[in-house]
Amino acid sequence: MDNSLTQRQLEVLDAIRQAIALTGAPPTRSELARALGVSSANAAETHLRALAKKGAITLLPGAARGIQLAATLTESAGLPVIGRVAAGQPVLATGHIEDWHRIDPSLFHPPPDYLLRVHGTSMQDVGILDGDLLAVHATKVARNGQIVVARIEDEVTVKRYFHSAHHVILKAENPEFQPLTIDLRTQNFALEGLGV
Amino acid sequence: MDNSLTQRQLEVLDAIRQAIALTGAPPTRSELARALGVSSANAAETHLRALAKKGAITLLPGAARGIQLAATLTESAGLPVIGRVAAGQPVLATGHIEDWHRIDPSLFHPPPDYLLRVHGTSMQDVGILDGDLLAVHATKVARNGQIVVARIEDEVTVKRYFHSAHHVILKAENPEFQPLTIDLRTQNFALEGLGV
DNA sequence: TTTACACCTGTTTATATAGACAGGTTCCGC
DNA sequence: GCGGAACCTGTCTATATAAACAGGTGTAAA
Repeated sequence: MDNSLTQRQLEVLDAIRQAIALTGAPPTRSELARALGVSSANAAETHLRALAKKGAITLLPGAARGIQLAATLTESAGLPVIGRVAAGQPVLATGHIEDWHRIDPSLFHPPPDYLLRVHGTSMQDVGILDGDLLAVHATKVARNGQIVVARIEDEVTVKRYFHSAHHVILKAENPEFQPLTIDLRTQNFALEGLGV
Repeated sequence: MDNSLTQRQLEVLDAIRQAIALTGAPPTRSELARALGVSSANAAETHLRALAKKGAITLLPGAARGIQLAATLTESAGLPVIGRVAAGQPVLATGHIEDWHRIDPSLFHPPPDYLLRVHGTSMQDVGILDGDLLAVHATKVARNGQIVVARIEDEVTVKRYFHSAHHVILKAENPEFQPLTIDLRTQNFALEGLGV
């Protein structure tokens, strides 16, 4: 299928984006027509069908304002901000969600799954200060030297990660903090994610 | 006014956010009721009125899906990405907009107005590489040492800014580039914005 | 007890809106 | 000149939806 859009169709797409940015919701046919400077809502309807046919948008039949921008343009839905994590609970339990931030995941690699509010100054030498938000990619594996979100017993911390056969060493990025050594045979340790 | 929300009202807010993240549009009363697990759309309506009264949302009367989250929760509308700027045209001319990215403006200070795609390696020593996006706060004033987006004659560049009585010096952050000296009396110079 | 409030189930009505049809203009390639 | 594509003006109708009304339950404070 030929996905190239005409000049006018690009203007239509832009008008839809502007409407979403302005009101928080996609426009109706008449709103869109007004934004485009035409007097008939049907002109907008025709444009929408053309755009849907080319895959630039998706139309939800029978729903008011049922216009969705194609995935590549809109996927930056938003990430939850996690505050303090209570002991013994999974990080992503809904109760911990403090807020939502719209971040473009493509700015990071690998893509983050949530934002963790960091408490304490143990990582300040790599620019992670008390109260900062750290973008975290949820994973159970990490390589030596990476910055990880780890759970020791019931506590969640952010540190630089090193492992050997039966031990894990977590180093802070602040000379005031001692490296932490965990014996995997006696202590409960789990990786929650990777700082990105 | 007392703006504290009840537990149930927080759930309602969250359901609205989820609906927006999922479909791109705020929910209707019935959709919201279904999401909340209640059978009457009027229950949703009552919640919306209560939330609107407390300032958490704004209701647009007579508009389908006319629910807007309060400014503090939603203002991250999105910023245009500016590509190459053609000679003699303002930076924000619509023709230059390559894309849109949803960035939370509160991550930067001062708040950025647009994202500029940087070409060339002249600022690589401060982490601005070829093809990177630079968040720009549109302004006409800058202090010595700040990173600015400047226009010399008809060309737009990113450099570190120093000025004296009649001259402006633009320094690159790469030893391979020479500082640029502009005589304000003979050359056309304008500040476009500040890198943030 | 009374009052207020948060929360719910229903029903009804006016209107906002999607979606379809008929027809017109301009431009471009054949 | 012909056909088609992109674009527009109108009008009509079924339905999705906002918005209001009547009434119920439980809880907490006065």
